[in-house]
Order: sequence, then C-alpha cells, then structure tokens
Amino acid sequence: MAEQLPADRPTLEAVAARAGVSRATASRVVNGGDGVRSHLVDKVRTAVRDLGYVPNHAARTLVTRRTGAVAVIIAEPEIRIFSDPFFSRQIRGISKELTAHDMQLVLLLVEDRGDYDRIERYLAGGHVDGALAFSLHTDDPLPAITRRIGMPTVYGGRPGWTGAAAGSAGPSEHGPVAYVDADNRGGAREAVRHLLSLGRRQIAHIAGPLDQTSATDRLDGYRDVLLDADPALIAEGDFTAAGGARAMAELLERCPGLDAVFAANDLMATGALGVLRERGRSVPGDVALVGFDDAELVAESTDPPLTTVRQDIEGMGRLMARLLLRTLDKAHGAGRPGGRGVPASVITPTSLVRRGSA
Amino acid sequence: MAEQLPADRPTLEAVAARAGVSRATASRVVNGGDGVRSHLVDKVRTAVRDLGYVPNHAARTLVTRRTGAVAVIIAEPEIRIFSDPFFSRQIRGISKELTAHDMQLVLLLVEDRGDYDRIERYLAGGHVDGALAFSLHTDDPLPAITRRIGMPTVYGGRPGWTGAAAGSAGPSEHGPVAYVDADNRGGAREAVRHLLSLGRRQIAHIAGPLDQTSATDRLDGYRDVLLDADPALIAEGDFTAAGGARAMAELLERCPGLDAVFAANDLMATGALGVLRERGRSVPGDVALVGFDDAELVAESTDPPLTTVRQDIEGMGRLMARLLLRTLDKAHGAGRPGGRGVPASVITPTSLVRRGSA
DNA sequence: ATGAAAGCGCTAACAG
DNA sequence: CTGTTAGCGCTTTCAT
Repeated sequence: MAEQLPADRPTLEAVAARAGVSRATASRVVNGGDGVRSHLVDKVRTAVRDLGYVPNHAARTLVTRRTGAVAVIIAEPEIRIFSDPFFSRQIRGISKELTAHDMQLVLLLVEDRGDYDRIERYLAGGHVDGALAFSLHTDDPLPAITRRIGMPTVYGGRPGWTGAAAGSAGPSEHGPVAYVDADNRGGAREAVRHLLSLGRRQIAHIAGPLDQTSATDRLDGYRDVLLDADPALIAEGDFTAAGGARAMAELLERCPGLDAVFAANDLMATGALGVLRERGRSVPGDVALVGFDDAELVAESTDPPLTTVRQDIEGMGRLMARLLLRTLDKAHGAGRPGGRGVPASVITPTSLVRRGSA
Repeated sequence: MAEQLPADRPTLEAVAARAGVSRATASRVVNGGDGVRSHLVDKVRTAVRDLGYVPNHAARTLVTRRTGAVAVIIAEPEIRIFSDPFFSRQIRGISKELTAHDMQLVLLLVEDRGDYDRIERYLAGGHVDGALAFSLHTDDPLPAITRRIGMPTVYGGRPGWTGAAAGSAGPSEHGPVAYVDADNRGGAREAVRHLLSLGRRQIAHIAGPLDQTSATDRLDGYRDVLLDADPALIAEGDFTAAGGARAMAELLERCPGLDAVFAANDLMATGALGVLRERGRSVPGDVALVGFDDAELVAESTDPPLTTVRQDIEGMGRLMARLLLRTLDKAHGAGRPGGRGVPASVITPTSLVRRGSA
C-alpha cells in the first residue's frame, strides 16, 4: 500500500552496482550494447529488468543534446484544424513514422497570433529536435522564427511566400524551405480534363481561400486547361461546406448555364451539392461535380458519391516526418532540410477517383 | 552567412557573467526574481534580453523533476480519432488550459495493442508530469500501467470497468480513478422526455458501441424514462454515420410503426436521417429524431437541423487539464487525483437544443 | 540579499 | 573491452 508512493526510480548507478560493472558499461548496454562482452550484457540486462530501470530522459538529453521529440505546429485558427479529416490523417502518418523511430510528437496548437512568442520560446528552449508545420499563410511568422533559432523544419504544403507579398519576406530571406505537397496543380488539371472529356463546356471552379497555395495551385491547374475561362465561372470559398454552398449559389446566380463544377476540396463540394439539389439541378445529370482530397466519410457518403482527386494524405504525413528525421540525422543538427543530400521538398502524385458525381 | 550555424545558445553562466552576478542570482531572476534587489533584477533581465537567453529545459527538468509537459493518450483505433469533432474540441480545450499554465501537450496515438509497451516506457521515462486519456474500454491496459508507475492520470469519459468484466481488474484494484464526463444518462433522459412530450409513443434508440460507458449511460437514460421499452426498439450502432444508417434500417424492419428515434450521437443521427428519408418517412413529421453531442457542422447542417443534447466538449477538455494540473500541484507529484481535496471526478451538465428534427 | 558549492542522471572521451 | 573522469546547464541548500 505504502511502498508505491514516491517510487524513486533506480538510476544507472544502481543498475551498474547490481550488475557488478561500471556505470559506463551499463550505459553502453542500455544503448545497444555494442562492444561489450555478451557475458556482461546479460548481467546488465538482468539488472535492468530486476530493478525496472528506465533511463532518465532529461539527463540523457542534457548531455546528448537530442530530445527525441518533434513539434507539430498547427496554426489553423478555425474549427477546421481537426474536423477536417485532412489534418487528422496527416497527423496519423506523422505519428506512425515518428513512433517507428522512437520519437515523440509534441502538439503545438496556435490559437492567436500572440502565441508565436510562446512557440518561439518553446522551440528555442530545446524541447524538440525539429518541427513540422502546416498551411503556412503568406505572412506567417513561423519561417522567420525557425530560421532565427536554427530549428530544422519541414512544412506540409508549399509555403505561401513567393516574394510577391508586399512587406513580407521573400524566399531569398528565408532560404530554401523543405516541404511536402501534393501535386495540386496536376491533380486539378486532371479533374478539369475529366470534366471536359465528359463533354462539359461551362466548367466552374470553387476555389479555396486564395492565401493558401493549395488553393491557388488548384486554381492554376484549372486555368492551365481552361485558358480562356470566364472569370465569372470562378468563385472563392474557404474550404468549408458552408463556404462551398455560398460559392455555388453565387456561381449559379452569375452563370445559370454552367454544366460542371470543380471544387477545390470535398467539403466545399458537399456544400455545393446541397445547393445544386435545392435549386433543382441534378448531379451529375445537369451538373457534373468533382472534388479534391478524397476525404473518406465525406466523398463516399454523399449522394451521389463524389468523383474526386485523391491524394495520399497519410503518406504525405509520413514523408514529412521522414524528411525531417533524415535532416536530423545528417550531421547531427547541423543539417538543414535541403542541404547535403536531403531533398528540399517532395511533391506527391494525385489520382482521379471516379464515383457517381462526374 | 556562417554565424548562424551551430548557434551555441547562451547559458545561465553567460547571463550571470554579463550581469555581474552569480549564477544563483541569475537563476532566481529567471524564475520570478523574488528576493533579489530590483537593481540586480534589471541587470539580469537586460543580460537575458541581450544574449537571447532561453533556459535549457533538460537541465531544469533534471533538477526539478518536473517536465512541464502532459501526455494526451488517444487509443481510438479508428478513423474517428480526429474526424470526430468530439476529440478535436476536447483537445482544443486541453491545449488552451495547458498553454495557459505553460505546459506542453505531448500527443501519444495508440495504433495497436503492442503500442502500450512503448507508452509505458515513455510515461515511465519521466517525459511528462501527468497524463490525460480518452474512451477507455473495458479491458484497457492503461489504468494498470499508469497506476504501476504512479503517473497521475485523468480520463475523459467514465472508465469502463465496473468489476463485472470477466478476468479484468475491478475498481478495487485500480483505486479511485479521476475522470471528467458529461451527464450522459441525464441528457438521454431529457431527450426521451422531450420526445414523449411531443406525443411520440414508439420511441426507438440507436445506441453506441456498448463497451463504452458513454453508450451504456445513454441507453440507461433512455430506459430510465421508458421502463418497459420493447427491446426491439433498441439497435446498436458504432457512433459512425454508416452505423447509424444500418441501425435505422434494422429498426424500421423490426418496428415499422416507430414514430421517434433517439440516437446516441449526432453522426449516427445523420445516418439514420438518410435512411428515414430514403424510406419515405418525413422528419419530424413521421419520425422525430434527436441526437447527442451537438457537434457543430453536423447537427446544424442536416436537413432538418438536428435537435440534440449539447455537452460542453471544449469545457470538458479544459476541466480534464485543470483537474490534472491541480493534482500535480498538490504535494508535488505525491498527489493522486482523488486525494487531498482534488475531486476524483467531475460530471458536466448537458442541455437539450431544439432544432428542426424533433 | 547574494554567492559558493553540491549535485540531478547520464554520456563520452580517454586511459588502461 | 572496461573503468575513470569530466562535465551537460540548471536549481538549491547553506553560508555569508
């Protein structure tokens, strides 16, 4: 009853004593046991087991300067953060990859802009070896922070600065930035070409918020195929179902004759679907509809199910983690993503999934 | 160009030297500055700023034995984990509360059963001061682990063991367990009473997976009001929309005359809604429908919008964190939830939100 | 009110 | 191959 309370955990010293070896040897065994006679290895292993020894993380970090943890920074201010299956799956991918390498995931949720001070302190405090971040907006302070404190970072999605934003730092100031992104532009092209192949001629686009590259890239893909598309056929949404509905209503107002819609994500497509139905347009009869993401539980559960552009979201998460870990291995912290044989970024392929809506 | 590379961060020693004080004094200032002449406080603060000093976390943890981090363990094996808005919001609540106390959130996702070894090692390794966990199933190994290594833990949702499960540990073995849960049973009663007050007489229930207390508690609430409900009026779902649809189809088969449905969550309610409509039943005309959760973007976006039982999910998350933090403060680690003036658990109220579906 | 000194538990040269 | 010896950067008695 009482022996459980403070539970002073055994130290390496205790293990060494019990195994009749020095602390150094005990340490070697605990860290793999290379170059120690198997005779002693067994002795130490036994002692470890008997004593229930677990290495003290702080002590180890203090000397090795590695924390074995990676920060995942999510700055989406809105509900989207998790309710968008996109993040969930990417985080799962990250988690799996990190776990496989015995690294931990520290979640940093950014609520308001003032939080960046806290984030910087945290990152600078040596709590983590590297960082993973998402959906950088044009004027996001994060890249400047990670660069200033020299924190290896990999982004999910192509960062938004292209040097065009007034008053914000261009790429030259940031240096190369590592990221993993889907082939948004190519995927969008495929979606639109598919619509075209169906014989549709008035193809509208519901774009995402245009301060995100995933949205602009998809819009660019749309334009790649429809070089002379009427601007009236393009409406900006916000990646939510409600936004998609609003945009759809707008489009119908402006171009009653449209016969196809390419929505920049599935959530907006579902919103659009609702409006289309309300207004008496059949899908895909009157209007063919294509989404983007292939968010399960979204794309498959609509009626009709959504034809959409699939991206391997979980795989992108894994890739982000892998890229970061590889950077951390190179030169033990002196490496930056993009340097020394670690690719600066990776673009993953997309594929069109045909279902009922187009 | 080159001065950025290793960026050896300044130590307290450097700060002390620059401020012309001892390391001890510098430390005092960094930790609040009580009992140091304001003259010196300023000097040290200036040095901190000039040097860009940030305390080394590992060193501090090594001596204080506090990590300033809390683990959030999520063991939902399914996609649900994040796509269910429930978790998202609860995590947000937790994150906000932790952030307010300068504590970090370490996310531990459990993929398979073997992961528990890893979790135990992690928890035992002194990476975190406490743990928060969700949706414990009847035979979950987690409570045994946290208890064995003496890790203060607060659960989200009432744990599933009631001593009844064959071969699994009963509550006496676990000791009191701290948890935060909504008043599931009371909320369910209110939902059913509302249906009754509408004049409905054949009220069915779509239950959640019965190995979760949130599901059994809601079922119990349903039975509290409908003491002699026909068992045929109860179908088990799995908290997903698809499961709700399946259960609804079953119910309609068995009891074509039903005139109301109380679904144990909103997701299942939406699935039921789809089936009801397919089968030509109007909602709420033919069948009144009530959900549970008040998941925004779910309950409000159906047609008709869902009447549902609201619980303050984000608040529950905050409460979990607060409960844990309070435990950690008491007696500096010797405290357990439930001991010394920290309440063992908290039940939060629910409220019926009337919308169109009932 | 301040400083000197003793570690926290571990790893990593460096000897042997 | 193994042990000895220094610290990693910080907090915290204990003197002063």
